[in-house]
Amino acid sequence: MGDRNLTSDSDRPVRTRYAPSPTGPQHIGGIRTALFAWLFARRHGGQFILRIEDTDQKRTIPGSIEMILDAFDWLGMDIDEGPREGGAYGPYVQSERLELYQTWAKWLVENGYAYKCFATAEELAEMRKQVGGYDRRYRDIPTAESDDLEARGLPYVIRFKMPATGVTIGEDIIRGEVEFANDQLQDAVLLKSDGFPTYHLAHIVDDHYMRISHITRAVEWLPSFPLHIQIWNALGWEKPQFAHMPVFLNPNGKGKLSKRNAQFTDADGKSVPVLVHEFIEAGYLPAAVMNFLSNIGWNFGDNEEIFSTAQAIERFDLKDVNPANSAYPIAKLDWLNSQYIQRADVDELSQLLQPILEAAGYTVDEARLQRVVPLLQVRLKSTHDVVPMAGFFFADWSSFEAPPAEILIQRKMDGDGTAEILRGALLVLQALDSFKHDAQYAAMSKFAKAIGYKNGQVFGSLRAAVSGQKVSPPTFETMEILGKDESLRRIKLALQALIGQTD
RNA sequence: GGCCCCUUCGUCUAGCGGCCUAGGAUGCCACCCUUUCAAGGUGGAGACACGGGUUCGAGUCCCGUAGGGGCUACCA
Repeated sequence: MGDRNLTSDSDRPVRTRYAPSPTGPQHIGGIRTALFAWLFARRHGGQFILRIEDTDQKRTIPGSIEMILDAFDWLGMDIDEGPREGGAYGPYVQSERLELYQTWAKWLVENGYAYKCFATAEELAEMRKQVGGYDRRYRDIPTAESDDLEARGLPYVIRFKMPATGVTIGEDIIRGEVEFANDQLQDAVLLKSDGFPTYHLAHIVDDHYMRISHITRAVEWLPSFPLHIQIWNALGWEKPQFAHMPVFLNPNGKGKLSKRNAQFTDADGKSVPVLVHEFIEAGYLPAAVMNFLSNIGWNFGDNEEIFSTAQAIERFDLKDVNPANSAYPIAKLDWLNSQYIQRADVDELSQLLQPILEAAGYTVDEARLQRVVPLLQVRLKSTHDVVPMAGFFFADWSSFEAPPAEILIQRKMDGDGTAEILRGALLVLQALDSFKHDAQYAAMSKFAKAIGYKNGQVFGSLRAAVSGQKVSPPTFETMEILGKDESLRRIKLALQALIGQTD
């Protein structure tokens, strides 16, 4: 029986799916589960399907499908069949398939695998209190009685007749055989009194009709795995293979990561992104997020931490997924993101940064941005860091004001010394034929040595004078981009401000 | 409570009985480099939850305990 675990030798074409409920913004946990299904489909040249499970009308939130699609688009996970893409096995929204579920629910009743249950909500609540669950009181009533109750217009649900004895063994790709005692399970509701199916019925009907070869879903579905197996058996359909995915826990390892975590901050006071739009807003690159997500619960191997989605596709396999849940290692994403920014193409990064600068109120000269970006690449953790680091390049230069003395004057320096440096720098830089940063560096190093200051002291005052900031891209590169006239003008401004304050 | 799953450095992980004196990454610390901030380089501290077995040999297999997670809805 060793071949029961094989995931790639099945003769069925690989078709995986992500089947979220449209209940609002996309949670990163669901996306990770989807990612593994997607990687597996791509690895095997199969199809990845998006199906919307909107059988709970109360929880459905309008606009959710757009949010789901936006998340997939942003991450670059292409969908082969779905509500937007269409496909041969649609519709891909469950509320549009009600008749199908009703047909099969009826079939199960007629064939003795399910029955109508007329218990009221009050009765159910009482039973839960008394015996801990539904007592199967309608399971074996005569058909005539059931028909009579229905004829009298009493609302009912259809429940599955779970075998009362024996065990059900499920084969999970990630953890092998899992055995359940049948008497532990209740007669689950298959069709609700409003005519909508529950997940238990709907997903099986759909996965069958949509030819899904591998069902991937979060571990919280494992307890109902035996129920699903029994339903598949009752229906007599060929079962797909199953993989129950580990989930993310809170960064501290306590409790499952939930949407609510978005409201909280980690130990460093940084808010923890949990919803896909929060990753976008926080300035993470989609490639970094994909790398991050695929490196939890699975790994590329070769001690390689940084790899592309294409590389992951070449190696991914469901059976290599780690069965253990994991704390959400969000700190690693900051590092990965900075690595991706460092390696990014200047044009691409410029296009990403431009709207951020513009949103911050700057007018961006694209040519200038192209020159600034290389200076930024090793300095940005998030694309949003561009604003405090380099916004000054795109501000209105004519209204530039010299920074206050406390920024101009470096450690272990005083106003007079700083003024001396700025005066000297003015003369030295003015005399330069080339305003290239290396020429500036050479001249200013020589000057610093001549007047007996350290490079840091001299360059620091200049940095403050021309950028207005304590922290900035390298000073001489900055001046080169600002140009000689503007740089000298700013140094004069700083000098005036300093003298005005220190005299 | 019952049932199911999980358990290697703080965290993400490698390890599929001897290659492990347990490897990598991140985070942290130190040093180097250095015009700020970073980046980069070098080094350091840091783990097989516990107890029994099985075996010549166990991080790797089995059982138990503990801890963690989940399910126990006419939600998914």
